[in-house]
Amino acid sequence: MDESNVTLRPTNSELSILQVLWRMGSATVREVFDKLAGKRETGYTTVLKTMQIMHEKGLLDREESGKAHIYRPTKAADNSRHDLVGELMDKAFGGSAQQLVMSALNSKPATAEEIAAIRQLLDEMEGRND
Amino acid sequence: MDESNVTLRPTNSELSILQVLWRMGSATVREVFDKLAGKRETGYTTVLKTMQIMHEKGLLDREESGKAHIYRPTKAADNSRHDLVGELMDKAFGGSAQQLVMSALNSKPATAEEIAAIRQLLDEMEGRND
DNA sequence: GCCAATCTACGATTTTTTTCGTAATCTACG
DNA sequence: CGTAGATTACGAAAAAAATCGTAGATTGGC
Repeated sequence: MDESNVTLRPTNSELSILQVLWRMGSATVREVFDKLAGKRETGYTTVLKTMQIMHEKGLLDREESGKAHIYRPTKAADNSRHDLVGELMDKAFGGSAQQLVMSALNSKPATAEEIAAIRQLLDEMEGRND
Repeated sequence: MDESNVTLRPTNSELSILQVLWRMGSATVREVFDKLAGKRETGYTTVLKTMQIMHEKGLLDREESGKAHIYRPTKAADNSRHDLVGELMDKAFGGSAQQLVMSALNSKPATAEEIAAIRQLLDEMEGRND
């Protein structure tokens, strides 16, 4: 089911790898593995294999210069996140941005600065009025 | 891995079933199947089996009164959604509620009313100041 | 140039999720 | 009652995701 997967949603372990790469920009398998070591508990070749698959899928670019290949996300973090949020919105919130946002804010209260930033975004949205 | 799964995250097909039950409150397999028929393309016994598993997992309660069992979600929609948002926040947004919220609002612009509701929530959060 | 250390490639296995066929059970109605 | 129609139970298979072992390649230092 779901043959035409445009977005090609990252699986969970792919997501944990992406998260590292989003932070670092680019990295070798070894580097990702080290960063991940604290969070997950998985073998080196597992991370390697997963990153190879992600490369095949088009989730990661890689540079085969030196001994160790250097990987980097194909899509900007923002784009992937955008897709993921959209998916969750559909799957769990019946497509309601409001519900999702309110649940998010309840899930982890934002700081005063964050609230200010969100307010500003809301202002802009109303300004655009689309 | 991940033996002690407190929350027992619903899988994707479980989520599609939950979504129906959240809307209807409670329903038989047949009813869920019918509602789902439009969205997904899956056999009756598949839905049945999945709902049985969800019951075993403790995601659904069931009432075995009449011929057809009546299922209902164990946890309120809000709670499940709360968990899912929290999970996405961790997995994809490095734990930042702000980032998630902003991405959500970009993903699908809210209406004026929705924006107002969100503003009000922000006000309350600042009022509480926690 | 050679070797130890490190890396990639590859295949295979395990685990999880999704799917469905078949048989047994139940119920309402005639 | 008896049975057609619908439901549940159960097992198993297919598909997807995650894991890892082993073999072969590469490289930097000696």
